[in-house]
Amino acid sequence: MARQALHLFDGFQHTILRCLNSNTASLSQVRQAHAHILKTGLSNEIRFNSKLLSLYANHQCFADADLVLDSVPEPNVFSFSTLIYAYSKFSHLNHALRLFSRMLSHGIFPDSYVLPSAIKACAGPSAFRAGRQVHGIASVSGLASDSFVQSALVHMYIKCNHLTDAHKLLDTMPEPDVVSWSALVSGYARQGYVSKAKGAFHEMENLGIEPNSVSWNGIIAGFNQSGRYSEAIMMFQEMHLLGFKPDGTSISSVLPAVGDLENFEMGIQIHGYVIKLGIGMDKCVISALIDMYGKCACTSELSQVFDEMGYLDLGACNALVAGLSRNGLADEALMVFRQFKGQGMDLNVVSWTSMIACCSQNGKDMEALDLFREMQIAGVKPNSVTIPCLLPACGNIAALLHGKAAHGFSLRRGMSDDVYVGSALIDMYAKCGKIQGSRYCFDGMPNRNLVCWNAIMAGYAMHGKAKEATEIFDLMQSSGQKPDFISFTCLLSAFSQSGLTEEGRYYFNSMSREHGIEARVEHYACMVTLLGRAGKLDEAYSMIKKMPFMPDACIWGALLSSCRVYNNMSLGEVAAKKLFELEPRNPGNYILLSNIYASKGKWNEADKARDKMKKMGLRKNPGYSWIEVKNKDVEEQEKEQILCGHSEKLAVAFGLLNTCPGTPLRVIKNLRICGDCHAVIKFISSFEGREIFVRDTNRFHHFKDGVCSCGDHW
DNA sequence: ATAGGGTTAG
Repeated sequence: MARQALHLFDGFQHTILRCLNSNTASLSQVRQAHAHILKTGLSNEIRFNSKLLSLYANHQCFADADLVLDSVPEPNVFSFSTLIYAYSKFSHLNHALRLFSRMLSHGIFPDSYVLPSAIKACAGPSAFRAGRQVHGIASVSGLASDSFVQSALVHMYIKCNHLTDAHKLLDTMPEPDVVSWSALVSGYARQGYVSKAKGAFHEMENLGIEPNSVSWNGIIAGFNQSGRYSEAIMMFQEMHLLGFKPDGTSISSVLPAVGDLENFEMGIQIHGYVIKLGIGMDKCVISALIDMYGKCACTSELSQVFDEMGYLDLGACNALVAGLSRNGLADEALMVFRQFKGQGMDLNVVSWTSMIACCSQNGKDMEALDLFREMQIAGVKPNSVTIPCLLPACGNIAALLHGKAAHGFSLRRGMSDDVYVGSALIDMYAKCGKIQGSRYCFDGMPNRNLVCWNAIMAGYAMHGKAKEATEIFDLMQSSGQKPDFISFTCLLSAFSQSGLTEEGRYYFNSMSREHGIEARVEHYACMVTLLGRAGKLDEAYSMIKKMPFMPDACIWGALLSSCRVYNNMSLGEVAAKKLFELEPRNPGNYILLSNIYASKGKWNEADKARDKMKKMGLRKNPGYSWIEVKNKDVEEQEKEQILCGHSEKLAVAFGLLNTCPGTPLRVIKNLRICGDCHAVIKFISSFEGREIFVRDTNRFHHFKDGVCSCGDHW
């Protein structure tokens, strides 16, 4: 009996040792082994403890690992190094550093094994001071010339964006290696210093070091980073020509460039190559393929790649959602997202963010707000990409409270200095009618890029504040930021809102003369609106005729709207004729023309235009506006019939009457303000000196004392 | 036991 027990015990011990020596031990096996070691008194032996440490660390059970370390009577550098390595491997950088300093305070000297791990823990801009300190410790310990330590230091300087220091260090290295040089190449490349990356690449070659695939991939990534997609593809081809076999990384580095250039032919070729190379199961390659097909608008290939995958990978799922969303398939994207969630997938911040972006870009604003809440309930923390994806949804439906909540969130989480967050906040406040809020955000930004400047100008344009928009434009240039074509679109539309014809003309001409920016169709559309609103309809028309390209529906639409404001029948007919060809299914065009006729008392022609619309099946019961009908020489009863079907927007307008009279501001989402609404709201604003803001898609009407800022006469 | 590269959200 005793012999049997002993035999069993021996067997058990054997298992324990085997478990300790394998790296695949499950967590419960490790815990059993741990219990056994404690029971048998082996826990004082450093080799068992170290093994336990590394097993717990590899399972990321750091609390257990810490306990083991605490129980070691005389920990050596090996005990610490195991845990420090694991902490930096799993990105618990602060813990790794804390442990390193604890080791030093135990009087344990670092060796060339623990230093690289400690240095790796400093590989991030925020830990650069600590990195310098560890570098100092390495020098004091006489280990600064160790090749592993030097490689780690090079890597640390690169990750801290101190590329020059890294380069200097590499130049002094007695045994430079391909790994460190490749790291420098891709370090330069990721920062967009493509020529420096190429320089380092050649320097490496001159040192007699053969570049490997990592070096090549670094260069490709660099071109992508700086938006130089064709060059990225050229490097890929050159690599191929020189006999380097591209690996999964090369493929996933080059595919985004192929997608951004929408080069479908090349995408197909690379897909074939992937299959030939036998790397079609690499999850990054699959994600990159899905993304590429999505960018090339090949939705069937996209789903095919996903379906053939045979297993669920989060990156691929996210790429699928993004691909569907990019191609306007918002409902499908939502469906697969819900499916993934139902299947218990561990959706990450990218998954949620891309779904929110999909909703806010496809008119599902309420859904976007719901998803934001849902993601937080699911325990996923929104980041500085999530906020700029969410904010447009708040702006679209003028959900100021939600927008403010997101603003507060970004302040608390320290992401308000991000240029994307800032630009999105500026846009959100402007769309919610709070242009002062936009300006407040703008003024508080520590760094601004072109998008920020354009966002605040677009805000002022939306609010018809041309003076402020011009001030920003001047400020922008004196701060050294060059305007682009969007800056001019914002500026010109601000002038057209304010009727500043001369200023508009001046800036339109200065665009190509002083800034080297050729006028695009949207600039001409702004000019046509500008001239049209000012009543200079013939000039607007001659501008259209002088345009260096075919005028599109926006141009003719701008002219027709102006013709309606001034009831210019002959030009209105010209514009309408073009529009009926360009966009036959836009009911607004028929109504505008019909109203021009009605204003001239030509009720026959007016009815004809409306019949044409009805025949297209566009509106069942289009009524006339009260502005026209009130002057028609018919019985009151018939007037009522003519007006029938034109009540929806009026109801909204009259709804304003039911709001509390003290309320100074109302914002109605995306209401196309027709003449009747305009007249009614103007009338309401004359009571009690009320101020009313209404957003008409992308411009505001500011009503006060019976006058509207837009100057239209209704 | 120590060192490098890729995909997906603005």
